[in-house]
Amino acid sequence: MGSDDIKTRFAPSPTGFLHVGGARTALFNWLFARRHGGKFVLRIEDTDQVRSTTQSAAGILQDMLWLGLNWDEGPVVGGGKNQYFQSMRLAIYQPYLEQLIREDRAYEAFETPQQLAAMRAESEKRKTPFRYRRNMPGRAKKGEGPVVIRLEMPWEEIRFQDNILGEIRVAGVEHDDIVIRKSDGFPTYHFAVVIDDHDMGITHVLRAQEHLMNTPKHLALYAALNWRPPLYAHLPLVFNMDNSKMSKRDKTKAARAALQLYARQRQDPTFAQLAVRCGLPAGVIADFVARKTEDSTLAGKLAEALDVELPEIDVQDFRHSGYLSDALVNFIALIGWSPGQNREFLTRREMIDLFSLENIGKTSGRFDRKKLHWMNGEYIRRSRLQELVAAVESFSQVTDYPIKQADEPTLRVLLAMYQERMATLAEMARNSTFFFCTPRYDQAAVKKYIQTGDGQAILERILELLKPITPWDKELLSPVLERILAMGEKRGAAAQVLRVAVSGGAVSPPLLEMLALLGRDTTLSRIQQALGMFAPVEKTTDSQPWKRDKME
RNA sequence: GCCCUCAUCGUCUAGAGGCCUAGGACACGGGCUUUUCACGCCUGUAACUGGGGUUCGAAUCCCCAUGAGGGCACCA
Repeated sequence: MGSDDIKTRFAPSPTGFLHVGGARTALFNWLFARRHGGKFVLRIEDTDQVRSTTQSAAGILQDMLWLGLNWDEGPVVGGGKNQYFQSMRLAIYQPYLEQLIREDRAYEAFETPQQLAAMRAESEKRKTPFRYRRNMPGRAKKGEGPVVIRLEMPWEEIRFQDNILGEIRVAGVEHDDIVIRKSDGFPTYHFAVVIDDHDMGITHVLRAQEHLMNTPKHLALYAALNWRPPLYAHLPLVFNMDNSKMSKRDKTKAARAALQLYARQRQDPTFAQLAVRCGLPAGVIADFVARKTEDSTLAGKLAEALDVELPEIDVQDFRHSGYLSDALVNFIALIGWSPGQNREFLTRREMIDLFSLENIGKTSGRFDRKKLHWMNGEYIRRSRLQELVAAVESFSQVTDYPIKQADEPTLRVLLAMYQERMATLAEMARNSTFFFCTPRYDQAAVKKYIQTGDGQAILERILELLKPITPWDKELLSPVLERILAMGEKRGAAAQVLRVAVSGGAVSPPLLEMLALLGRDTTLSRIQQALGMFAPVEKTTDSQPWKRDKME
C-alpha cells in the first residue's frame, strides 16, 4: 500500500460540544494523515436518535475549524450530499445487514430492555459475567418483544496488533453477541463504524483507549463481512489532575461548589438575592444545587453571576477563556506524544513533520491547566501584533467584553501594553475595562494609597503637574512622570497613588503608556473625581469591610 | 466481580542494556531587574512503585506483587 493511500477519520457523535479529549483524537488523526500525505475524513456519528442534535454537529464543525483541523472529506466539503452523517446513510447499512442474516452470521433477538437488565442482575448475583450468546438458555421467543439483530461473535480467541500497545488478546469466552441493529431500525455504533470505515476506505483508526475492548467486536464484523480491517492505534487517555475523568460534569460540579460557598458566606440559603441579580428563578438555582438538573449552560450563567471561573472542558470553553487555538493544539499534542529532542513549541507544520505512532506513549496523561496557561502566555508573547489583533477579533466574536468596541489602532496599543502581562486574552479583556469604562475602585488600594498619610496631597500635586501638559504625548508626559516617581521619600510611591486614581487598582500597565492612551481629559477628570470621592474622612466609616467591592 | 491496558520528578515527558551520580519543560522555593503587575535573567528542591530473576552490567528485558486507568448498553 502506498503511503498516499492512507486515510484517517474523526467520528464524533453530536451529543454536545467538542471536548478537548475529542479534539486531541481529531488532532492525532489529522496529523497522521497529513504526515503521510493521506486524507482526513470527518464523519458525524448520529445514530443515537435521542441525544444527537444538529446544533451540536454545527458546533463541532466550527470548533474543528477554529482548531485548524481541516478535513478532506466530510460535511460541507464531502460533495454536497450529506453522506458524512450516519443518519443519512441508513440505506447503505441495510444490504450488509441482510447479507449477515442470510449467511447466518447474525440473528434476531427479542428481549426487552427490562428482561436484559434482569438477566444481567441474575448473572451478577451468581458472580459470573453476563454474556449474551446465541446458544444460551432462556432466550426470548419471536413475537415476545422488540426485534434487534445481533452478530454471532466467534468462539475463539481474537488477537490483534495495536500500533501503540502491541499485541492484544481476548479469549473466546469473553465475547458477547453485540447488537448491530437497534429496535428502532438504526444501526448501532459498532455496525455503522465498520461499514463506514470500510466504505470510506479508512486505513488507520486512531482512537481513544476506551475503545480498546470494542476492537475485537469490530474485527469480528470485518471478518464476517470478509473485509480487510484497518490498522488500529489506541491513544492513551487524558484525565484531570486529580485523576478523574474530564467531563462536562466538572463544570456543574464546580458551579455547585461555588453556589454552596456563596449561600453560606452571603447568608442567602434560598438563593433569593442571587436570583434577582441574575434574573433566574430561585427554584431553578436550588434545583441545580440539589443536583436535580445537570445543565452546564446554566452552570455557566451562575458562575458568571458569582464571578467565579469554571474549569474549561470543551474546546469552546478554552476559546471563551481567551486561549489561542495554536497554543491549545500545541499543548494537547504533547499529552501522550513527544516529538523528542526536548522540543515543546511546534507549529502545526512541525508537528506534521515529526509525527509518528512510534513516539506516542502508552501511559495516560493528566491535563495540566497551569502548563497550558503558561504555554498560552508564551504564545501570546511570541506572537506578532497583527496575529494578536486577529486573535482578539476571533475572541470577541464569542465574548462580550468592552474591548470589543476598541478600534484597531487602540487595540494595537492595548496589545502592546498587555502582551507581556497576560497569559490569556480574557485576562487582558478583564483588566483593561478601565480604559473603556469608569473604573470600579478597589477599596483596599484606595485606602492604602490615597486615603493614607499625604496621599491626597500627593494626588493634588500630581494633578497640578499633569494639567499644563499639551500636547498630551509620551514625549512630554515622560519627564513629568519622572518627577512624580521622585516625589516622596520612597521612589515610586507616588506612582501608586496616580495608578489607583486613574485605573481603580494597584495593578495596571506602565503609567506612561496608560496615561497616553487614556488621554488628557479622562486622566485629569479621573484624578479630580478621585480627589472628591476619597477625601480624607474619619476612621469610623470603613466599618463594613465586607461591603468592599472586589476589583477585577 | 470479570476482562483488558498501563507504571520515570507533584504534572507533561526524554530515555529503545553501559553515554544516567537520570535530561528538558510546567508548577513550587530563593535571588537579580523594576513606577505596580508581569516579562526577563540566575539559581534551588524534586522521580526510575516494590520484590524476584536474566546479564559482566538494567530506568531500560522477563516474572510476580502492588497501584492506577479503561471496558463489561438497543451510548458512541
